[in-house]
Amino acid sequence: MDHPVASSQLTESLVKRLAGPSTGKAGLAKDQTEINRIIAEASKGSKFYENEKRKDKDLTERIARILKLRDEAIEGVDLTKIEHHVDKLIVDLENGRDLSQVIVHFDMDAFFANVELLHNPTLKGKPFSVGGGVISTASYEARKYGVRSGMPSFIAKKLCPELILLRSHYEWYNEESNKVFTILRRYDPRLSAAGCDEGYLNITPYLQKHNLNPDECVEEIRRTVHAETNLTVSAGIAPNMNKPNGQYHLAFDSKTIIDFMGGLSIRKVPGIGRVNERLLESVGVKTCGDIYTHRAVLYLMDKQFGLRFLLRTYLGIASNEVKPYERNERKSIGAERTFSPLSTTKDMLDKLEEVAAELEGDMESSGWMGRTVTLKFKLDTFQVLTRAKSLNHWVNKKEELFAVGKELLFPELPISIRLIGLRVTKLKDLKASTSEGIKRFFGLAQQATSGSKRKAYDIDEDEADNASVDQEHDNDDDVMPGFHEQDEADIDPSQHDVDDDEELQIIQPLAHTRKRPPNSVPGISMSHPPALRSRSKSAGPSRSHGAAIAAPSTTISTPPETHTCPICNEVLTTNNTGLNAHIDYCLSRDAIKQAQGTSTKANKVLSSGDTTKEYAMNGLKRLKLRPDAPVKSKRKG
DNA sequence: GCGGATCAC
DNA sequence: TATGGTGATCCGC
Repeated sequence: MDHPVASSQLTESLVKRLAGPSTGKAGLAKDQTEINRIIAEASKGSKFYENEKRKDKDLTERIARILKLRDEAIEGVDLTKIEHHVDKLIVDLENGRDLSQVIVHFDMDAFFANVELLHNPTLKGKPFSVGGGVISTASYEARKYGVRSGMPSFIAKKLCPELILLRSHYEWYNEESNKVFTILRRYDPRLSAAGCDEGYLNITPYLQKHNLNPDECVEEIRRTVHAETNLTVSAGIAPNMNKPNGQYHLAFDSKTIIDFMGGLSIRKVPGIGRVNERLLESVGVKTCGDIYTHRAVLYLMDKQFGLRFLLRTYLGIASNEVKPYERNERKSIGAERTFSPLSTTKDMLDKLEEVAAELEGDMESSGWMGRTVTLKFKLDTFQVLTRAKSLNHWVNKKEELFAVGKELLFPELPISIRLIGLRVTKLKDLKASTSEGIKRFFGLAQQATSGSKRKAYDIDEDEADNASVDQEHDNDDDVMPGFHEQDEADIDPSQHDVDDDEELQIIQPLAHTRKRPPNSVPGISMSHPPALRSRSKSAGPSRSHGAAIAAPSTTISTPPETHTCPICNEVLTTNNTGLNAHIDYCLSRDAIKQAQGTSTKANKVLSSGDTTKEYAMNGLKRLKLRPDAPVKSKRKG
């Protein structure tokens, strides 16, 4: 059935991709279907759109391969037995849950837009957006029309003719961002920034010192930020969300967290983007609760879907580690630029040289050199390609970067491109091993010496990731394809004041942490917290993530050993052995009930651990599965 | 090590 | 009137 696709027959996923849900909520000035229609109309026929269609088709084929693989995998297999085994894994993970740390995720509301408001109050109440050709942030009024971050301005204008398009003022955002982070550091000097308007705080020590509970503290933080900057911030404590004005609290217990997670769309989990959402959906997993339901299949397809990551997501367990970004974590540094399609060698070289000059400036000012240079270019068809070369020495000079770039570009020639960029990896830190390194060395030595620094972690497992979500607004996010910026939350003016938005999230605390977390926190993007890249670099508001928390155990150290049975949810005060005994009992009881026809979720026992790996960065394993069907379409020009 | 992909912000 | 930029990770070669 490979009939020409009627132009009107856009797949659901594609439409979603182009517009983003935000299902018709009351209060929207425009109906979502109307919004989708306008966007589809404006996109149709463009190269960008055609490229999206191509990708969508590839994904559909990939899904077909996955389903085939699944069918082969489950054939003749006793899924019940597998479920038992997985349940055992779940118990192990549950035992590792750490509810001792109170971690808060904060996110500035419509950051760029609100900073613009500070500079121009007359914009209040009007639909406006910040950004150039592509919108970084839209005011709440603009969002009512379907305007979203990541959306090209010309489409936004169609959705909202009165839209006021503002240019970005990064200096202003940087300044405000610094103010906010400075305030937040009073509550956790080691906070972890995730961009210029978002981050995580471990307020456990602060709470103890000031004898506050999480809600009081978060309220104080939000109040202080607003008082000192006139900007509003949303925060999530554990599974917290803010309803009317801020805080809603989710109890710090396993059952509550699991129940909460259960209703969340997996798309809300960091690391699960549009592609993984579709892949998981193809095997029946739409919500975090579905992970449990389909655990046997997910187990069999661990290679495609990282079972362990998903189980932790189901349980609502994530990393508990909150620490500042460290210089030595940097892996690459690069620069790229988009322009109207160019095809003459001279034009392209001019752009390449510009990019090389910019990169040299950045490398020099930040003190890095690297041994591998990667050229990136995007064809006028929007297809992105890269070509790399490793050298015997470290480079950071424009001339050399340019030379290597040329060398990589020439063989590709004749091409027509709309973007060109250079990235350097295999870095050498020019500022390391000097005073800074010495300091760090002594710092670590001191820590090690003071041994008891706080036992903090339990066993040492591996990994650390997190999952989080937003709740309440079902889907509001998603914008245009490639850009995802994120609207922090959907606004539903009919419900609350636009001022404090909603948002909420969770983060799952987890017990063991590893020394070096693969990347626990979503993305510690830019270097230091706030720092926006000076120029027209990027940034934009966020996606919701979670932060959250942990049990407020009064005693900071090791909380009494209480565990919640993953089967019956009963809270037990016992050690692992006792817990396992209880679970065995529980499982057998469950089996009986099941035999009697009682529907139950959990099943039985398990045996040992598993060797699932996880996606270091975001969690999900690559759901690849490519028998190899290279982009059939034109292979690079 | 390289190139393609996915993801976050 | 034509859809961003920076950085990271993972997979399969």
